[in-house]
Amino acid sequence: MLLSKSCVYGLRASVFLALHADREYIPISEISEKLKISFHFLTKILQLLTQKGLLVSYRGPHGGVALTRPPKEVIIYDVVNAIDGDEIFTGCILSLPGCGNQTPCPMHESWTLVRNKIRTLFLTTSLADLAKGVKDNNLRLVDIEQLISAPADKV
Amino acid sequence: MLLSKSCVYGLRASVFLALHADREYIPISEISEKLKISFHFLTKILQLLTQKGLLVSYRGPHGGVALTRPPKEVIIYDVVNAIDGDEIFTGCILSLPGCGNQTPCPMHESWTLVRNKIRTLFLTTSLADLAKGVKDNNLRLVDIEQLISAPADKV
DNA sequence: TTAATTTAGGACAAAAGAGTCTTAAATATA
DNA sequence: TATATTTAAGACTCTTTTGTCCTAAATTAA
Repeated sequence: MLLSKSCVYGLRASVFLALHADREYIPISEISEKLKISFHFLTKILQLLTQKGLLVSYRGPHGGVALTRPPKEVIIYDVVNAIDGDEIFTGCILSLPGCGNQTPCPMHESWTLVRNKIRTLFLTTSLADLAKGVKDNNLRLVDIEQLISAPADKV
Repeated sequence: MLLSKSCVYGLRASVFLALHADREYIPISEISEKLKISFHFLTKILQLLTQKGLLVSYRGPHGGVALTRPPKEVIIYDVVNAIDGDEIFTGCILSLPGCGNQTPCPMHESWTLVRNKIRTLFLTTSLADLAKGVKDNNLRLVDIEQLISAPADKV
């Protein structure tokens, strides 16, 4: 997988928070139920995003997590970078340490071009962009199977 | 990592075989020594490539492995597909099963564009292309650290 | 025929990723 | 104050990936 499962869950949850940016704090239990992600696992991931400053959290009744900044200002590059690091945006496709312009691997030049397309996409896509897709065109954040079994809960 | 370690090792070994396509069979021990890849691990990976038909193998003295087809005719898409499958060339970036034109995720459209750049790169790059880079421009297949410690063995 | 070389195949171990669970701390409210 | 709610933190388990090792089978050559 290009992105780890943790990263995918973190991204989906971030978009969910963007969809509910008007509300105060959202309990992780609600996110995990709506997105069908294990509560405890998601908790760990969102704790990481909180530590990295992307989310703020609040304990106790009416507590939960929320985006630190408005969804328009959060690029998905930051979410991915916080969870998976920047290897996919900067790394050598043959995983050769020290691959660069000085000592390139045989795919260095062509891969750099493609890699920059990936990087640009993540740098220019905000949580608001993805949330808009979900709202305007009914795009989905959960497994199609789960949509079929409970269409009313579509997120 | 975009590609698994197995896949990276399989690719590096395939380029090595392309570099020595004039010879008969190359023992896996030689590849593992030159590329500094664990012999036993590499053996398993190359067995897989043999099973998939990309390599032919021969047991006994003067045995080893060799490319089934000339390096010019082997695209690296096939090597990656044999080891890691086609998920990176076809999969949803949010790993949502059933993501497609009918039921897209919010990144479906933009990711498909970028993913096709990746796909095209791997479809249009042959082992001969990579081997040429290694030969003509002295590009490398091994870790820079190992090059420094043994520059004469550069591959 | 015997010995050496080499891949095939599978058991096994270590490390990393994914997922579960329990307890502690903070907070709100009755 | 007492209780319920919620995140924080860390131990723990399960699975997958990565890596090691051993034995069998095929082949060559002495």
